[in-house]
Amino acid sequence: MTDAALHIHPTGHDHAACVDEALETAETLCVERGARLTPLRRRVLELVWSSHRPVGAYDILGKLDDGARKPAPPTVYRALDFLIEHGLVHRIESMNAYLGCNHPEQSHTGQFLICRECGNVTEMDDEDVRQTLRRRAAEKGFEVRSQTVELVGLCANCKAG
Amino acid sequence: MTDAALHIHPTGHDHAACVDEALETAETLCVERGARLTPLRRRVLELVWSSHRPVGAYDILGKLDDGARKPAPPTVYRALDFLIEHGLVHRIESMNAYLGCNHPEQSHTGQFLICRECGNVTEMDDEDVRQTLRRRAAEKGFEVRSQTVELVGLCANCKAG
DNA sequence: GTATGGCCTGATACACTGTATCATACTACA
DNA sequence: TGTAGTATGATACAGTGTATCAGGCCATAC
Ligand SMILES: [Zn+2]
Ligand SMILES: [Zn+2]
Ligand SMILES: [Zn+2]
Ligand SMILES: [Zn+2]
Repeated sequence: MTDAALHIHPTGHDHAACVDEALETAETLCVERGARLTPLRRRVLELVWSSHRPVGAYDILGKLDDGARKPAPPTVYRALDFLIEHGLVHRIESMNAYLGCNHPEQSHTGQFLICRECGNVTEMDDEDVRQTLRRRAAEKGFEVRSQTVELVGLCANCKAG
Repeated sequence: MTDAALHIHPTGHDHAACVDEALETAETLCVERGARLTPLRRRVLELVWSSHRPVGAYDILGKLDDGARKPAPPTVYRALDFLIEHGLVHRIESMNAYLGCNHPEQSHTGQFLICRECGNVTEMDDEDVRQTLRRRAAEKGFEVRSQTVELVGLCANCKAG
């Protein structure tokens, strides 16, 4: 966490707490599931959580370079695959970027609110939306298995400011 | 249109009619708007419409190679940009691919039903869905400007078959 | 008719994103 | 310990998209 990253956060909140909580939840979850949150995966998760803006795989890759080791792309993508599989991270399709999930307990498909002003993305986990999509698609004979919903616009902060 | 392409179409319909209608609508629309549907752009639109499956930019690029001229990537991307700008083509974010729009008259953001079995994609233009998304996001203080909705599942054909 | 300016296309080079493959290291368990 | 399964390192490459400059086409103005 750099100071530079701090000021872009939605409400000037204590983002270190976000990160801590995310990492702890991840630990717990992985233990429960017998999944291995290795140091690398943990580090990647931490880097994804470095802000509330989606992070590119190659950004992560760059930050993994701690002088001695310079990981290669597959290293990051494999870690991301793991994290996504366990619901700890979401991929934002329209941005080719990755975002930490803040309620990974129950597997889910969220809806993402992408602010075009500040770049912050918040996840909306709305059952009404899910149902509506499923129902309307079903009326066309289509059985939905997974949903990608990404909305671009203005967040509350940026509307106010 | 090859025979090979025919059998993947949703209902064994006359796809040539789809293409003809799409091209004619595009012509009309561009005339109305004073936009120039050049031979290249028309050809790219035709190629996008070669099936009801999204087409990659480089697939189009390959098919533009008519022996003599071998266009470069920017040629295709510029044509696609034009077509997207005029609502004639949609980009499917989760597939990095492009799909012809079958009702480009009113500019819109559709919802896309992607069959994971046959690969066909149909566009659902549901105002209820749009409203629900806008409303639910607004309840979180978020003002929606554009929507990306891509649902993966099974189409009516593939469920039956 | 020529000139000017805007738009469209050609062409080269490059940036960004993601994967295939094989080798090595580590872990868990028998 | 031995062994199978998993995780990471490393190299190379595939797929997707863009920056930039040059040339060509067309319309309007002079
Ligand atoms: Zn935070
Ligand atoms: Zn914002
Ligand atoms: Zn058709
Ligand atoms: Zn299908």
